[in-house]
Amino acid sequence: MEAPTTVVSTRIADALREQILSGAMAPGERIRQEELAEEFGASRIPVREALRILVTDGLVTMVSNTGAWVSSLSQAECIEQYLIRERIEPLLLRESMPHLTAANVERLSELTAAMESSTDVASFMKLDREFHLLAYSAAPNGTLAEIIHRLWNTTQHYRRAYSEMVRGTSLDVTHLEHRLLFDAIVRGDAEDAERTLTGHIQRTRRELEKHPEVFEVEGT
Amino acid sequence: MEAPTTVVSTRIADALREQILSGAMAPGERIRQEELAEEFGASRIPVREALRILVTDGLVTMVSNTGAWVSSLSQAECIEQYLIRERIEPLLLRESMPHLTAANVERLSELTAAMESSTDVASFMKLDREFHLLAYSAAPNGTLAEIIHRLWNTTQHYRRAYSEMVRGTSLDVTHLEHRLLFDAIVRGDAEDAERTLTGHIQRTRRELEKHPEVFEVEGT
DNA sequence: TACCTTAATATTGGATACAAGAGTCATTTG
DNA sequence: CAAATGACTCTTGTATCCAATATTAAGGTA
Repeated sequence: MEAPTTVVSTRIADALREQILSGAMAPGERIRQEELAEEFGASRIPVREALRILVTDGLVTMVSNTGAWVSSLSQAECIEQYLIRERIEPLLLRESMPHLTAANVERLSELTAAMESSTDVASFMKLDREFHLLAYSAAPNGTLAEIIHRLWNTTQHYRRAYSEMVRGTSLDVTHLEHRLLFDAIVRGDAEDAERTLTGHIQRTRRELEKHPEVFEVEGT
Repeated sequence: MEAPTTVVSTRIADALREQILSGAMAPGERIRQEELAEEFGASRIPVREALRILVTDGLVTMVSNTGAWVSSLSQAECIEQYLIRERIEPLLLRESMPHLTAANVERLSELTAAMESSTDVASFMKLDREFHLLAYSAAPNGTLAEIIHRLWNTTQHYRRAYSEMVRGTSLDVTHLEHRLLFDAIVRGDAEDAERTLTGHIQRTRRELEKHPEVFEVEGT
């Protein structure tokens, strides 16, 4: 689906990004350049460039002369990022709504249904992510979209950890919020959509605040 | 004053950042790796790393197999960034205020005075930037601070272009807003500070909206 | 034993050299 | 004359090699 970039560093960055987002690489994990180089059959140069790309994405942290790690967040940092999202994500949604196509809305509808019947954490997360990002995708706001994508990326691991922790618990409230959000989008009611989304992010943040265990284990 | 990093790529990035922020390099300007390498007496490797660092800062745009340019914004993009700032900068200020030291406040006071008596654009911009960023600097919010610093950086050139365009025009309103902001900070009135800052950014945005000329000339 | 010093090792940073892709411009062809 | 083709040039991308820094382990000293 994606253009098979001829540029090795980009390919490595894409692969690594996927590994981090999927959970195959955990926050705090050390990344050794030579290991990666060997894994991808390349030299360390494109690996280093790939790492820099992922720094831009907020997924990797580099320290001079020391090394690179998969970025990790403390509970406070993660909460902080949710607070930021509360303030700006509704703005992006508002800007996106008028430009959503019928096909977009149809897909959003499918996604809400699919989320409700999804059973495992991995697929729920995939659907949830697609639902939200698709809802924002029609916005002409490039910078805002980038910032929000970054925030989704950096917090992804902790969303997953939380989801796995409360697995089995009912997601009724979440599903309801998604329904309400979807309805507001269909009606083109920006006010309501903004308010609902703010509440949705807020509630999720409060859930995370109740579960410091999610953030244990890892260093910086 | 700064630790004289032994890492060349960082030094190059710092120097380039300074050049871009000071206006010595204009948005849209092409950056050739070899030129820079020669200029800094280094090879292209650290230059490339420096460019990636500046991509993270939002100051440089790179395209595979094509090259790098000093990032430039259209009027719409710049306005967009101001809208983002309106939503999140007050948040950072609120988080910072309780942690500001007496020395910080003293410095803020000096800066408001200095701004009022500054004559040239360059020094006003320096003071204005220090005033704002210092006011936010005590916040424990790393991510938010980073985002806002990026936004200040990417919009800096256009602030300067605007300032130079309206040079001679009275800055009374701006100075008043700074005074009001400073007062709110001294009183520890977060509500008022947030409101005042929001208004300040908003008003600046509207000024930019009135002056599309500021954004002419450059491509992408 | 605890702590500091010092040497060995592992890992990152950078220079040189080469390969590959994109862009340019003259030439050819309809 | 316009458009397409091709070679040439410029610039970026990568591999290999070497240098510098950080980390670890070992040994010695209080």
